Amino acid sequence: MTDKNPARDMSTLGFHAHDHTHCVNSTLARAERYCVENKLKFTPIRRRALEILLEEHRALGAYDLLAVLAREGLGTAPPVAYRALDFLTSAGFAHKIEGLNAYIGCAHLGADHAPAFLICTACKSVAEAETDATQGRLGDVARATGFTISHTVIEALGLCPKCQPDDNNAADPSCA
Amino acid sequence: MTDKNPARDMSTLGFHAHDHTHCVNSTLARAERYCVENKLKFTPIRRRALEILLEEHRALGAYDLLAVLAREGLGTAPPVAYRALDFLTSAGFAHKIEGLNAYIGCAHLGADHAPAFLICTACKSVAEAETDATQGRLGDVARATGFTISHTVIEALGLCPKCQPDDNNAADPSCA
DNA sequence: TGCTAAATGTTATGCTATAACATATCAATC
DNA sequence: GATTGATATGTTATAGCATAACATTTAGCA
Ligand SMILES: [Zn+2]
Ligand SMILES: [Zn+2]
Ligand SMILES: [Zn+2]
Ligand SMILES: [Zn+2]
Repeated sequence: MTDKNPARDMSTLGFHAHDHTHCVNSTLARAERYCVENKLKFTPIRRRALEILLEEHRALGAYDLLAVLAREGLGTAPPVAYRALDFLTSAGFAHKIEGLNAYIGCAHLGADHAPAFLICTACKSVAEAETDATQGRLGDVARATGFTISHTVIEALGLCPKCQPDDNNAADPSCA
Repeated sequence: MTDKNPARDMSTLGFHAHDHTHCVNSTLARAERYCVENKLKFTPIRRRALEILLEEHRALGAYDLLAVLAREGLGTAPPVAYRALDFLTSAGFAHKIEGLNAYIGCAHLGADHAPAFLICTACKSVAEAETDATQGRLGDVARATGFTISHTVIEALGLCPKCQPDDNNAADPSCA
C-alpha cells in the first residue's frame, strides 16, 4: 500500500515560469465560484487578502499582509489579518507554512487536500505539491502504530533550481 | 546513512508502553558519550534540559522548559531555555515540532536524521519516526523540480491508538 | 420591521523568540 | 601560573506572532 503510483498525485507546481496574471485571476475566479457554491462570504477584505497572498509565490507573514491591507484602508489591527487568514485557510484558499510562521495562497484551490511545500531559503519562493497523507512513510508509520491522521505538515527547506550554488543562474526571485 | 530498504529506516517509536526510566537514562548516557566523542560541552543546564524533555514523550514549549529550569535555580530568562534548546537541537538531541512551537527529546540520538512526528491532539503525546528525505513524495517532487532539500518538517496531527473515538480505552497520556 | 447571525472595529494582552551587552568559565599556549 | 581567546552564562530589553474580549456594523431572513 505504499506508493501505488508515485508520480500521479503530485501535481507539482513550482519554480518554473508561467502566466502569473492568469494564475492569480483564475484562482480568484475559482475562489469566488467556490464561495457561491458553498454559501461562503467572499468579502472585500477576504478577497483582497487572497489576492495579496497570490501575488507572489512566496509566504507572507500575517503582519506583512496586515501592512498591505492597512495601506489600503481595509483595517489596521492584527485580528483583521488573522480573521482573513482563518477564513482563507479554512476554505482551503491558503495554507500556513509552519516552518516560517507565514501564509501562502493555495495553488490547488477548493478541495480538501494535503499540501507539501518546497521552500527556497535563498529566494524565499515556495512551491506547493499535493500529497496523499495516507500514502508515503507517514501513512505507513501511522498504520503501523494505529494512529489516525487528520492533518499533515510537510515542508522541505532547501534551494530551488534557480538558487543552486553550482549553476549560476541569475537568481530571479520573482514569480519563480 | 541513506537507508535503502523502505520499511527499514522507520524505527517507529511511539505510543506503546516501554521501560521509560531506562529509555531516559540510556538516552542521556548516549548523549553524554556523543558529547565526549565530539568535544561538545554537556553542561548542567543542557543536560537537565534534555532530561526534562525526555521525561515525557510530549513536546514542551520553551517557556514550559524554562519554568522547570527556573524552579531549580538554573536560570530565569528566556535565553536560558532557547540556548539550551539550540544546543540540543543542533546536536540532534532534540527536535522542534513546528506545528506546536514546541520541543521534544529525540528518540534516535546523535545521527543527523530526518524525523517525522505523529502528534496526538487528544493526549498530546508525540511519536518520532525516522524518514529519509530523499525518498518518498517530497523527494520525488524535489527531484522533479530540481530542488535540493536541506531540512524537512514532517508532522502529522491526529489521534493516537489510545485516543481513538471508537475503541474506548482508558486514555492514558502517561508515557504513551 | 425587527430579529439573528456573521463580519468588522478596537483595545488589550499573551506567547514565542532574539538582540545586545556584561560577566564568568575553561582550556590552550606561553 | 599568567595571558588569551573561545565558549557559556547572566541580564535587560525588545521584536514578532497570535488571540481574548467586547463593541459595533452589516446582511439575511421571519
Ligand atoms: Zn503564478
Ligand atoms: Zn493547497
Ligand atoms: Zn520512554
Ligand atoms: Zn530524532
